[in-house]
Parts: sequence; C-alpha cells; structure tokens
Amino acid sequence: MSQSPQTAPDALAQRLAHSGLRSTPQREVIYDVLLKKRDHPTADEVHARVRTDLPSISLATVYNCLETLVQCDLVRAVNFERGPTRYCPNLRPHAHFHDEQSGSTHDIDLPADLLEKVSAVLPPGYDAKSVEITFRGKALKNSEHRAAGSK
Amino acid sequence: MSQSPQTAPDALAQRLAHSGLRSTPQREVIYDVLLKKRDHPTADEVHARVRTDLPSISLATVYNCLETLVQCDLVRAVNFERGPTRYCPNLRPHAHFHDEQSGSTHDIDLPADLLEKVSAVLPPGYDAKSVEITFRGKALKNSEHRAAGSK
DNA sequence: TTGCTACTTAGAACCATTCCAATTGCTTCA
DNA sequence: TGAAGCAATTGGAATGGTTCTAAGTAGCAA
Ligand SMILES: [Mn+2]
Ligand SMILES: [Mn+2]
Ligand SMILES: [Zn+2]
Ligand SMILES: [Zn+2]
Repeated sequence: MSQSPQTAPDALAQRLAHSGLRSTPQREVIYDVLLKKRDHPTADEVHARVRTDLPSISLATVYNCLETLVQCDLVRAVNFERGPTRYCPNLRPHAHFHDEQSGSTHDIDLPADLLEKVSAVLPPGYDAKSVEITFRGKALKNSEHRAAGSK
Repeated sequence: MSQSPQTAPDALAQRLAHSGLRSTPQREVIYDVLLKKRDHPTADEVHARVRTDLPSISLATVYNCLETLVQCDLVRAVNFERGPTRYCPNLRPHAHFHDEQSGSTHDIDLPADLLEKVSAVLPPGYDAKSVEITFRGKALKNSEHRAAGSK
C-alpha cells in the first residue's frame, strides 16, 4: 500500500483517474487556466491562454480536454443563443447573467430554495434532471468589477 | 376613413405594418405553420412544412421571415445547447422543457410571481431585460400528448 | 409608365465544432 | 529493457446551421 514517491494527486488527477483517464499536461494547464480567470472563456480563448504555457497545443486538443473536464463534472459548458460555448469551473448552483453591452458573463449564485420553487412549476409527468437560468441585460461597472473575481 | 375593400388585416399584417414591413405570402404561411403545430420546429422543419403551400420557397427566405417574426415579437427563438434554433409562437411567459429521450420541447407556463422571485436573486447593479428558464430531463408519455397541443 | 424600395432567391461564405487518420506517449508485462 | 497495446494529441478535412451576397421579382408611389 506504499504510494509512489510523487506528490499526492490533485483534485483534477483524482477525478480523471476515477473515470479511468490520465492526467496530462494539456488537461492540467487547461483546467488551471479556467480556474485562474473565471470569465467564461470560449474554446478559442482558452486555446490562446493555454498557449503561453504550451505553445504547441492544438485547438482540437483544447476541445477534447474541455469535453473531458465537462464529463468529469469539473467544468460546466455554458451556451447563450448560438454563440460559441463558454466554460465555467464554478460548481455551485448558479445562473448566468449576460451583459449585452460588454458581452461578458457573470455568475449569479442561486439559493437552493429558489431552485426548488422553480422546479415546482413543472406539471406531474415532468422529471427534470437539470434547470438552467439565464439573464440578459445590463450590468453596472462596479458589478463587473466585483464579478471579475481576481481579487 | 373608408377602408379598402379588402378584409381587415390580421394580427400579423398589423404587426408588420406597424414596423413598416409588408405582409407577404411567405411571411403569412410561415406564421400559420408555427401557429398550427406548436412543437418548436427548426428552420429546416418550418421550410419543409411551408413547402406544401409554397413549393418554391427558399430556406434563406424561411430564415429571413422567421427573423422578421422574431423582431415583430410574434415569435420567440429558442436555443438549447448549440442545437439548431427553434421557433415558438407562445407569447406567454414560459419556460422550456427538453425531453432528452425524444428530443421534443414542451412549454411550461410560468406564474408571474415566480419570475419575480427569480429576478430577485440578482444583486444590485444587475438590470435584467429578460430571464430564460430551461429544464432538461424526461417527460412521461401522457405529458407529451398533452403538450403536443393539437387538440 | 417609371422609378423606388422591399422582398425573395440560389448559392457562396462563415465559423464553431467534430471527425479522421496518423503520430506520439504512457503503461504493462514478458 | 522492449514490444505491445491503448490513451491522448495533432493538423487538417468535413460538417452543419446560419448569414451574406448579388441578382432577380414584385408591390407601391409619383
Ligand atoms: Mn468556442
Ligand atoms: Mn434551424
Ligand atoms: Zn458560471
Ligand atoms: Zn415555447
């Protein structure tokens, strides 16, 4: 039962192993990039950011890795009106607010009781596995600052 | 103030006129098709249905007309996870339930007070112009029958 | 009629994403 | 240690819904 001399595997490595998948530099850097700047980047934006660490990573790999992270429930794919898919490492129940002016996307935490009330509108016979709530409108500057989250 | 000898303009013609647009056979038939079978068809599906009346209508025109109807607030464009846009003539406040099994989309009416509660989760500084609520899961057969809405 | 503009049309272009076939890289285990 | 086997990455082609473009058609005003 002795461990290998390497450091203990991080959350990512553990989740991957749990699904029979390997931890790779590409997967790790992509996940780090998502955690570091939580502004719901597109695959292209992730690609650009990851390239500072892995200059030769391909866009296909970025798509593959993002898909893997979504499968492992470490990341949520977020869509808004046929725009490119965005990626979000916030695992708490939350809604998304799309600022029409700036195109930015903000997390809105949702209390559990609200989700219950929302699901309660479903007539009998409807069994929802997930609910998604999306706002569209205008966010004031200071809200943007607060939501940028780099503090 | 005498009207022309034609019949009074229907809701569609009036809305179009209000926006300085013309009522055309293509726009009318497309809107009729949406009203007749409210199953959230894609542009392709609308195209196929409209062709029974207008065999030579182009897909580009279907897209153009659907866009026009959306602009006039007669139809809502509904998106789900990068799938093709679907079109919905239900103007009441409602959510959408996507049945993963069948791929069908059902309207879920929303009481006004729920929409208020949902919007109330927005922190100060967020001004939402619209809220969208989407469920994903499994709907039982009898629900599907009820929601098909042809009766 | 003539002109003006709105509307429709076929097909090209667009673009995010997926697919494909080839390569590279771990990991076993002889 | 090394061959096999499988996982993962890669560049480029293909996909598919949608939008664009340029040309034609049609209603309307003067
Ligand atoms: Mn993308
Ligand atoms: Mn479509
Ligand atoms: Zn988020
Ligand atoms: Zn609907």
